[in-house]
Parts: sequence; structure tokens; C-alpha cells
Amino acid sequence: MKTAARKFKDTVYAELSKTAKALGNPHRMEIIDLLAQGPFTVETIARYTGMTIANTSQHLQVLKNAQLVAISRKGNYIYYQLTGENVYAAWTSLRELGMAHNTEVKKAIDQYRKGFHNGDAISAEALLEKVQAGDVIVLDVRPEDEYHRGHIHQAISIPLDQLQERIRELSKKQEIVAYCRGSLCMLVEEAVTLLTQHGYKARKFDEGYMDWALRGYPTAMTM
Amino acid sequence: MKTAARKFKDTVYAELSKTAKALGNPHRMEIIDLLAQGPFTVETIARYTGMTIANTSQHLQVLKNAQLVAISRKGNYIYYQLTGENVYAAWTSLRELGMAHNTEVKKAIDQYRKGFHNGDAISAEALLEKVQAGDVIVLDVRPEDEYHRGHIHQAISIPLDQLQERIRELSKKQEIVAYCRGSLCMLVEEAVTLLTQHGYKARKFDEGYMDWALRGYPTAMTM
DNA sequence: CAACTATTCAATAAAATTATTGAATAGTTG
DNA sequence: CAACTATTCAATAATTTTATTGAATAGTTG
Repeated sequence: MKTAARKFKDTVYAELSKTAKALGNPHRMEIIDLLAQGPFTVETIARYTGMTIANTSQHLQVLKNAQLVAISRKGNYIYYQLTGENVYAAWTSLRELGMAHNTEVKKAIDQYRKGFHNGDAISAEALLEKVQAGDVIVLDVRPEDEYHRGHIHQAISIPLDQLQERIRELSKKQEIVAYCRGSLCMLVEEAVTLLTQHGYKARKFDEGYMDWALRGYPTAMTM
Repeated sequence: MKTAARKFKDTVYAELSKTAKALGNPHRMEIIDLLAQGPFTVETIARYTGMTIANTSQHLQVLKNAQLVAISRKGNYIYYQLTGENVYAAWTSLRELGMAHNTEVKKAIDQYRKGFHNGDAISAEALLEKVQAGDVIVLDVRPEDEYHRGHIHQAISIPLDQLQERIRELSKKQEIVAYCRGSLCMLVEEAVTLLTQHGYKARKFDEGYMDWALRGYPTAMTM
């Protein structure tokens, strides 16, 4: 026979574990990571994560049932977004836990970074100083819509896939610091490599837009 | 064909999700919650969670593989403990996320609390003031070994299962504030009910020992 | 070093999760 | 309101997770 206390615990832990369970899948982790940038349609999410639309939709249902994402409709499209800051907070603490304790993660990141031979990254504090002194070009290499939703103050936007053709918009004289979404976003590595190859003085930002914003450092948005 | 970037993401998210997956089970959540109090043996964990020893052991293996717990041996027993503060931090942010977004959790907690008719709880700040003014008896109702490992400064220990027989050690004149492990620990509700029934002026603390300690409020340990 | 004991392992069956396919649906737009 | 389209659903098979049982193991203790 179960005591009332035992029954209570069973329900509470069962319910709480649903949240963790919803996060406990690679695809859904990537979706949360993406949605931290803002709302996206099912189609876009599917494209980014390399899943089929149907499969993406199913994973989104799981996240929705766990109250981690919510929908809003615009025209023919349904946009999925995180239900709150604490969703990103939880995902961050899980990510940091994983990155601290899981050697495979560290190894994968190190190895991937090593593929590019980009010098050292610049820290948020150092970048802030440079931005305030005005002696740096801050380059946002994320897709354009993500830039519009919010970017580092005075950053200019050249999405990675346009960088090759638009590279001449940049000056070879000034130092360029590129950034993207966060510590797992590797667009910035490709960008810095490309810039360096073309003779630009380019470095990468240590963290990403989200971390910058959460520190309360100056940001801006278009429209 | 998968790009290098895609492969990188697949590995990273797969690895990161292992951590979340390890947390995504009711029993393992309860184990983490318990281990936040300190190291325990397999047998003790099994007793607390109402599982068989073998099953407990298997769940502990899962947590160990995810690097969330580690073992240390003392005599014939193996003690399991959390591998670091960030494990508790992640569990906390998941719990808070769940409690904020999951109505079932709220409902279960409210309903269980309603079973006891214990007035309002006292907040950490208010309790701190009373402790410093010295006009309150702080009562730790957790098992004795947990008390010894760390407790609220000047708290006295009467584990819940001894409270009935030792109740006369307390004064009916002074206000008593009882506490236990954390927001999910309901020992304190039973304690306050028992005390009130016997004519003591008893209230419960809003949060638990862990939250008190994490605020940096005064604690003490025996031995 | 033999006996003991806390813990783990291995095997199994039941239950849950996942990706895929193709059809169904709901909601908008002209 | 008919046509369209983004999204969801339903069914299925493959995989993974879980609890149970009883045996095996490793490590301590006298």
C-alpha cells in the first residue's frame, strides 16, 4: 500500500520528469537552441535541423505538450516559439552541465574548431570595450531575419552565405569581430576563415548573441 | 550526404541530450533530489524511493554514465553523490521550469498541502531576521544524518519519526519554525500539523535547507 | 583466506519512443 | 466559397527504455 506522501512524490516527479524528457532528445535540443533566436515556422525548423516536416511537427508537438513552446499564427504559417525565458535558462544549464561533464562534447567542439585555424576568440568584456571605443567592425553572420530581431549594438549584417560575394563591403584596415548565435553556433568559424583567407583582420567572438544580450550589453533591433 | 557542420551538430546535440535523458525519468529525478542532501548508499536510496535494490542500482548506473553522480566507498557500502553543484543547479532550473509551466505539478502540490491545514509559510528573509533576533525555535525535521551534514544556524534536530515521542523537548511559549529539504519535501507539513495539534505555535519555512544554504544564509554542521 | 554482504550484472518481457509514409485537416486567400 | 497549402495525424515497424528476477561479483571483515 502506498502512503499519501509516496503518491504525492510519484505524481510530482512523474510530471517534472516530463519536462526533462521533452528536452532529452537531440532533435528537440536543437529545436530549443534554434527557437532561442526567435519564432520560426515548422518548415524552417525542419530545414535547419535536417528533419522531414512530419517528423519535425511531431517533435514540436512533444515540446508543446510539455509547455516548452507555443504557437502563433501569421498568414498561412504557424510560428513556434519558446514559452519563456526560463526555457532557455533550463536549456542553458543543461548545456553547461553537459559541456562541463561530458568529454565527448568537449572533444567534438575542439576538433571541429581545430578544422579552422582561427586565432583566439575575443571575450565579451573585451568586445564591449572595443565597441564603445568604436575601433572595431562587429559582423553578424546569422541569417538576416535573426539579425533584425536583435543584434549587438552597431553590428552590421552579412549572413554567412552572402559573405563571399559581399566581402568587399568590409574594410581591410579595421579589425573585424564576427559572431553568431551562441557557443554551439559554428557559422562564425567559417566566416573568420573566409575573411582571413582574403586578407582581412578577422577574429571571432567568444560567445554569441544570446549570451551578449543576457549580460545586458547593448543591443539593437531593426524595424 | 552530410556536411561537416551537420555531423558536428549531430554529435553535440546527441551528447548533450544524454544528460537531459538521464534526468528525464521520475525515479532518477527523485534520486538527484535526494542526493542534493549529500551522499547515500544504494540501499538507503532504494528505501527512500520505494524501488528494489536492483532497479535502484540500474538507475544509478545511468546517472553515473551521464556523469551526474559519482561513487565513493566506505566500509562495505558504496556512497553515491552528485558530481558537482551544477548538477543541482540544472535540476533546480528544470524543477522551476516544470513548476512554472506544468499545471499538474502545481495542482498536486496545492492539493497535498491542503490536506494539512497549516497556516502560511514564513519566507527566508523573515526567518533570517527572527533567527538573528533569537526569538524563534528553528526545527529541522529531516533524518538526523542530514542534519549533521549541514543545517540552518541554531536549528535543533528532531527527525519527523521521533517528533511524537520527543515533542516535550520543545517549548509551547516560543514560536517554532520547522523546515526540511526543499520545496518538494513534505515532512515539514506533517511536523507542523502534529505540533499544532499538540498546542505548539508552529509554522513552516517556505523553502528548504538547500535553498537557505544557496542564499548564503548562516548554516552550521556537526562533527 | 574464508565467509559475508552490498552492489552489480544478465536475461527477459513489457512499455515507450522514434522515423517514415501517405492521407487528413484546418485555416487562409483570392 | 473553392482552391490551396502549411501543418498535423494515423499507422507501422524498428529501436530504446524500464522493471523484475535471480545469479554473479568484488571487496571487506573477522
